[in-house]
Parts: sequence; C-alpha cells; structure tokens
Amino acid sequence: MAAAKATGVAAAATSAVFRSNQELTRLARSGQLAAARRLFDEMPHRNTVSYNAMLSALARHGRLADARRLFDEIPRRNLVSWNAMIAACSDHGRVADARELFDAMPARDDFSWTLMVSCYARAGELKLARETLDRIPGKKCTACYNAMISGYAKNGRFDDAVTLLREMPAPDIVSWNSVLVGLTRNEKIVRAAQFFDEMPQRDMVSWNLMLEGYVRAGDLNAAAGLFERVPSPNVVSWVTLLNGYCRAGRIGEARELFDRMPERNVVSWNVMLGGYLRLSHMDEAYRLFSEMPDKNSISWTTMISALVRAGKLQEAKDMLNKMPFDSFAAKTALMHGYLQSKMIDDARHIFDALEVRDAVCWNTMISGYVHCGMLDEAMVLFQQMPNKDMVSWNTLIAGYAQDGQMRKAVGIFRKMNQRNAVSWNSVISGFVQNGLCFEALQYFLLMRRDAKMADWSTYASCLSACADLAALQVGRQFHSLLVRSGYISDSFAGNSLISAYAKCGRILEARQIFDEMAGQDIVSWNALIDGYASNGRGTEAISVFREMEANGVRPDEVTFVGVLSACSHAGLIDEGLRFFNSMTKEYSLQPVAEHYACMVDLLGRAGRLSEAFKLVQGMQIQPNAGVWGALLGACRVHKNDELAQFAAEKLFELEPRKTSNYVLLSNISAESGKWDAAENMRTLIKERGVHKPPGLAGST
DNA sequence: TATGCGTAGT
Repeated sequence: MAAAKATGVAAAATSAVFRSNQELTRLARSGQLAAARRLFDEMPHRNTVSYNAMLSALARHGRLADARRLFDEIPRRNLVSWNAMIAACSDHGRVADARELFDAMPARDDFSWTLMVSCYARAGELKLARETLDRIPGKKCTACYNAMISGYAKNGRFDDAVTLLREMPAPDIVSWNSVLVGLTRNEKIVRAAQFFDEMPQRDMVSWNLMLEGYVRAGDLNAAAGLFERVPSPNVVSWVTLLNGYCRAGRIGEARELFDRMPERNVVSWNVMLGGYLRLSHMDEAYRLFSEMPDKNSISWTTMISALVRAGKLQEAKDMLNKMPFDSFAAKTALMHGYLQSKMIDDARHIFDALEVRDAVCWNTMISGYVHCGMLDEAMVLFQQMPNKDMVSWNTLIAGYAQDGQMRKAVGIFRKMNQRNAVSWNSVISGFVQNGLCFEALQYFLLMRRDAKMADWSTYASCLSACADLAALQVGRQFHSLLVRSGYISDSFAGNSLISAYAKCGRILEARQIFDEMAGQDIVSWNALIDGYASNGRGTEAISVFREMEANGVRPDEVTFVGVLSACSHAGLIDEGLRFFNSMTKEYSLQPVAEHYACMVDLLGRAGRLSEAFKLVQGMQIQPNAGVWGALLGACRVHKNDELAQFAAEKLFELEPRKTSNYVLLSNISAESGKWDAAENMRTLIKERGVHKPPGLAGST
C-alpha cells in the first residue's frame, strides 16, 4: 500500500517535471529567455533534461558563459549534456573549447562526432574536420558525412564535396542539398543549375536553394521562371523571390507578389518592410508595420535601424522603448547612431544597460570616444574591457595618433603581445600625419624585421613620408619595393606613387605612373590634378581636368579641391569662380569647408578681401580652421588688421592649442607696427600654455 | 521533453 502510494507520488512528480520541461523548451524556442530562466529557477524538481534544455536556451541567446556555468552545475550529466555544451561552443566559434570538451567526455555518439566535424568545418578548419571524420570508429552516420560535405562546399571546394558525396554509403537529400548550397552561396550559378538538373531527388529545400541562387546572381527573370516550375511553392519560396524584388528595388513587383502570397508569416512581412525601408519609403513602412499581425524582434530591429540610418534618433529611441523584446541588435544600432552624431552620453547609457556585451560592442564604444576626441575616456574603457582583441588595441593607437599624441600611441603599440598590419600601419601613418616622417620610415624598417606584413597602406604612408621629406631617392626605393611586392597592380599603390612623385616635384614621373596604370580611377585623376596644382602648374591641372571629363570620369568633391587650388595658384580668379559655381549647378556637389578655403585663398590672393569675407559669412556650413586660416593669411598679405583680428579670434576658438596661429597674428601686428599687440600675443601664448606638440624623442 | 548535417527576414 505504502509502496504503491510512493510509486504514485513519484510518477506524479515525474509527469510534473515532464510538463515543466515541455514548457521550458517552448519558452526558449519562442525567444522568451527570461521567462524560461524564471521557470527553471522555480521548478521544485529538475532532471537532466531540464538542465539540458536550459543550457541550450542560454547558448542560443548568446549567453555562452552562463551556459558553461550551468553545465558545470548539472548533478548527473548525460551524453546530451556534453553534446549540447559542445554545440554551444561550436555556435560561438570556440573551437578549442569544443575540442577540449569532446576529448574529455566519457563516451561519444553520432551527435558528438557530427558536432565536432561541423565545428571544424564551420571554422574553415577543413583538414581537422576531415581528420575527425576519418577517426570515427565503426559505421559513420549520414549526418557527419553531410557536415563534412557542407564544409567543403561552403568553402568553395566543390570537387572534394562531390567526391565525398559519391564515396559515402547512403547519401540522402541533405547530402545533395549541402553541395547545392555551396554552389549557390559561392555564386556558381551555372554549375549550380547543372547540379540541380542532375540531382536524383529534390525537395522543397533544393528548389528554394536554386531560387536563392538566381536571386543572388541578380537574375530575377530566371528566379521568377523557376518559381513557376516549383511543384508547390512554400512560404520560403515566396519569401525568397519577394526578397529578390525588394533587394533589386523593384518594390512595385514585390508588393504585387506579397499581395498574391497564399500564406504570410512574420518573415514575409519583415521582408516587405525591409523593402520599403531600403528605399526610404517611410510612410509605406509605417503603415505596413502597424498592419503586421505579429512582430518579432527582427521586425522592430529593422524599423529601428532604418530610423537610425535616417538620422531620426528620437523616433528610434521611442520605438526601442516601446519594443516588447530585448534586442541586442536594435540597442547597438541606436548606440551606433548616437555615436555617429557624437551623442556620447546617450550611447554610453545604452552600453551600460546592455546585459551582454561582445567585443564589437566594446570596440564600438571605445571608437566612439575616440571619434569624439575623448581619449582619456576611451583609455579607461579599454582598460575595463575583459577580452581585448586586436581591434581594441588598434582603435586606441589610431586615436592617439590622430590626436597628435604619438608618444602614447607608440606606448600602447609597444605593449601589444601580437600586432597585425593595421597596428603597424596606424603607427606609421600616425607619424606621417604628425609630420614625423623619419620615425615613420624607421618603423617601416622595424616592421620588415618583425614580420613581413607591409601592404598597400603601409607603402602609401611611407611614400607620403618620402614626399613630405622630398626624399626622392628613398621614394624610388619604395617604388621598386612596391613593384616587387606585387601591390603595384593595386590602384591604391599607383595613386600614392602619383602623389609622391608629384610632391617631390617630379610631375612628369607622376604623369608617367598615371599613364602606365592599368585602370585609372577617380583618385588617380585627383592625385594628378592636385599634383599639377601644387607644382604651380595651374593651367595644366585644368587641362587634366578637361581630359578627365573627356574620358567620361565624373569629378567628385576632391577633384574640385584640386581644381580650385590650381586656379588659386595660377591666379585664375574668374576661372575659379566659374568652377566653384559649376560644382553645384552642373555636378550637384555640395561644397565643403575645403572648397571655401580654396575660394578664400583665391579671392584673398587677388586682394578681394571683402568678397572673400562675404563668401565665408554666406557659408551654409560652419567654417573650419582652414577657411579662417586662409582669410588670415590673405589679411597678412594685404595688411587688413581688423579682419585679421576677427579671423584670428575664430581660429583661436577652433584651435586653441595651435601655436602657429598665434605666431601668425603676432607677426601681422608686428608688421603693421603694433608692437604692443604683438607682445600681448606672445604673452597669451604663454598664458594659454600653448606648446608645440611633443615629438617622440626618447620613446623609441 | 534536451543535442547533429541542407532553405527565407536585421
């Protein structure tokens, strides 16, 4: 009697656990992690299945560390617990951790082997994946062959994939589809179509993959034709074609298809929404969003990201607050938006509230501080960051370098255990930008000794250093290094050579490089025009501009900086004014501060100071230091003390720490006999603690 | 009821 009662109680408890486990899985699968966790914590009895379900739920939501903690707490781990933990590591790209678990587990089944093969294959470690497959004792399951085939195919090794497909004992539809997906994702559409025709069996996945292949190849007609032949298209087939029309901007046809769909799910709605948002059809998007029968976190994120991109940060924030989900993507999108608008406090607010932060997130916030010139804050955050990656270090180095603090940049660089090309290039280009060209070249030599990782960017910086030093012979050496390294065929390299030769006064050699280039791009033309302009050959610069137009290359903003400065150097006032006007009228380019600086310089040289000043006052954008500097320079030549004083004040506001501005104004005062003013200026320099930027003496 | 290989949306 008592025994029967006890058995009954135990059975009731078991079925209660069973039911709770079902609910736990349901919550986890519908994305309700917090609710799942609450249920799990409140369960009076848990079995291994409960732990395994919770572990997978945590892993699926990016909480790898929590999943691992739970794994370590499981009282009676079974094979599924080990497999689930390996899957979690694999999904997060933690190959070494997966391998460690795999080696430590007490027994292995088909799942374990398939997971390990898949883990290596997804990490691109095809050799290790194959070794694992070959090590499987006894009969291998179909899934593990398929994992290997998928690995080969996704990495473009189609022959290996097909060979294994032929060798395996019992290929199934997944095996065939695994090859097909490799072909379609790698844009091998012709071979994919051929393979598709030869497949002994096809299911909906095969048809949908082929559809996707045509969409990716941009062949919407072929996709639509195939769609007509799909025996009974399912919602994925419809969505694939719909997405094709949306991505191609063919929104009318997309909407027609959407309206014709026999069944729509949240994905169909999201694709249609994305189509409108891609084209900035905000009204349509809002209408669709309000009509959606259900919205998931992707629907909200799509909408919020679009608002962020459109610069509507307040609307994006309001929407984020209304969102009933917790979406990392939506929050980080808004954070990005804030950082781009330099709203650093709002960005930091989101960052601090994030429950999970990945390296990208930390690096974004750090580079946000750098972007706002708040280097101390960037450094503090960098020091707090738990797992710094190369990007974190490089961001900080570039930040200090661009701020002129080369001593700090180098200090951080030297603390790095490992460096990549970006680390070296940040330091080298930092030296060049700060006028420390010898140091740049010195570091190039160190880089060659440490590792041969120089790329076109390295050479571009070094060539620029040579140009600034007018070190023609060293420049020629870089030219030959560039030839030997093979980067010469890169248009970036060719363009930096053009600039270097031009800056060394060798405009003919610059022209020769230009003529020998395989394909001149807009940057090449700009470099040549600027080269002629800075060599005082304004007329020739303008004729290169004409040549460029004749070649059908459309000038951009940079082109006009070169052209306007050419006019300025050559004293072609009316020509310059005409170009400045044609920029907006003919080419719909909005002038930026640099163009205004050129125009001020142009008018200033001709003594037309009041016109220059009027131009500055009429600017649609805030004049920068270059503009005021140009005006100040012109005032000096033409002895206009009053305007000089005004321009200088503006300049001091913008660049309070730049000595040369103070010196320039002091000289203007002195030249016009105002010795008191000159003396005052020198005192001001001392008072404001303005000093020359520190060099690197002693730190290398 | 929990873990593996192939298809759609940020």
